[in-house]
Amino acid sequence: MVRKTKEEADLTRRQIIDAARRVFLECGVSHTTLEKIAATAGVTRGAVYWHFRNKTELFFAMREQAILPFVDRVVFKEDDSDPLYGIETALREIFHILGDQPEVRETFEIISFKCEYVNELGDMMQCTGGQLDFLGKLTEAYRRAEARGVLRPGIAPDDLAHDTFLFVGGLIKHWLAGRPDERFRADAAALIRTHVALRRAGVDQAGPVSPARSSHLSKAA
Amino acid sequence: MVRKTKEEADLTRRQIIDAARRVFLECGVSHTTLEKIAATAGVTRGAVYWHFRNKTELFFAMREQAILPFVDRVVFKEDDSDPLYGIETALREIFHILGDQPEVRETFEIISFKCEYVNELGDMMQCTGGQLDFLGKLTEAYRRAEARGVLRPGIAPDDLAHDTFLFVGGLIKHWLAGRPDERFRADAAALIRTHVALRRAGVDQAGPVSPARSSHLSKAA
DNA sequence: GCCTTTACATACATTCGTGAATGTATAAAA
DNA sequence: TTTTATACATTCACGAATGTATGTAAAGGC
Repeated sequence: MVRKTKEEADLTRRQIIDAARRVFLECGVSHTTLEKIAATAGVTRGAVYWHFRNKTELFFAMREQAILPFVDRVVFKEDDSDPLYGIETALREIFHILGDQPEVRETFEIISFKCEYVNELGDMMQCTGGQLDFLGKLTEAYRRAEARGVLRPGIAPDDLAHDTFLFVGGLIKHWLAGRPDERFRADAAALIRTHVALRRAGVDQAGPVSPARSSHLSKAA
Repeated sequence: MVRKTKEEADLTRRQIIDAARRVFLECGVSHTTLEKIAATAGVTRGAVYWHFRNKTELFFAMREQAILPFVDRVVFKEDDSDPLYGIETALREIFHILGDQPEVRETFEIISFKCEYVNELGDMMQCTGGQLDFLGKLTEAYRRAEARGVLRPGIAPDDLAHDTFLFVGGLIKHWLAGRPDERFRADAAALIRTHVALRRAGVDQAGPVSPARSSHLSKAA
């Protein structure tokens, strides 16, 4: 068929990735055939093989696209007087991204539920570099919170970071799944607030989480 | 071939399930063929089709076996003077089971990482009945803890239960994956202790979690 | 002792998916 | 302007997996 310009070829490539995402989501990665992807994208398998060596490479290309928004948008402010609020903000941003960008959400759904981690993908079972990075950022943020004295005493920042890391992973998963009882989807922000409030010194309320936060020493029944 | 007795037939059935678990774990459910399972079990595909209608039914049979130990062994004592300790005990029991029984561990690994949730399995993405049950039990336990006054005030038991539910789910997943930095595997008990300690009233230590637990009102730097 | 059912094995038909080979028309380089 | 590399489409050869149909020998009831 007609030879395309570079721009058109690049568009075709993106369309193939988009099609792959849709078919992966519907059929699961294993049961997805390149023929289905090609048909969905409005091309033939030949085109797919032109742009990607095989299904795995296509999968990684799709994954790559979805990870980018997070490195940009999920940040822990280092100069904040209340690092705990910074943590809360960062966590909420994760779900803003998932809510705003359907492609990202769908890709995460695929990664979480529509993919089997064997052979080349076996390594992905373990935490990826990005996840370990996130864990490290959390740990640093909790250390800053401890130094600021806003942290509940007696528990190591490192342990808190791990606890939060597990919390976030679980929340993403259940947020994506969309149930049970919809709480995880509907009340993600509230669950995050509760989670962070548990770490605050002198807390007696899940209370306000705005920068104007509760005093450290209030203590009530 | 020779007709077997009922006992021998039942043994064959179990061997097929065992074989399925091994092959599922290695190849992923989708890429597992009934031929591989049959060969691993030392029978032919005919035998597999005799005992199970198809791969899905075999998968559910395997899954069923692995869930049983939890309903037996993960219990929240209702008459405990410290329901928080009961919660901690229950959570730890989960990982005892996973550590003790390789078949259970392997099955959970399959469910978590080697399976795509599409079509008939699509419903499994959501929380299963057992999981919702677990969430309910957690909520009740936290309510009892609140009534006993051992719970940190200001946070709803329901929210605590959800937070713990996410924590456990995440910990299971990372415990199974075996990394990052092995902390999740090696220090599961410590992470559970920390998690529960965060909920304790008047806490200043992650401190002792034995039945001789810290007093409610101690407060130190 | 016969008959039926059980517990498999074997064989077959069909479909599906892959990768590669080949064709082809044009954009871009020379 | 000619050439060449690009961006695909089309076709083919092959294996692999599935479900079913059929074979068979012994268990177990009568």
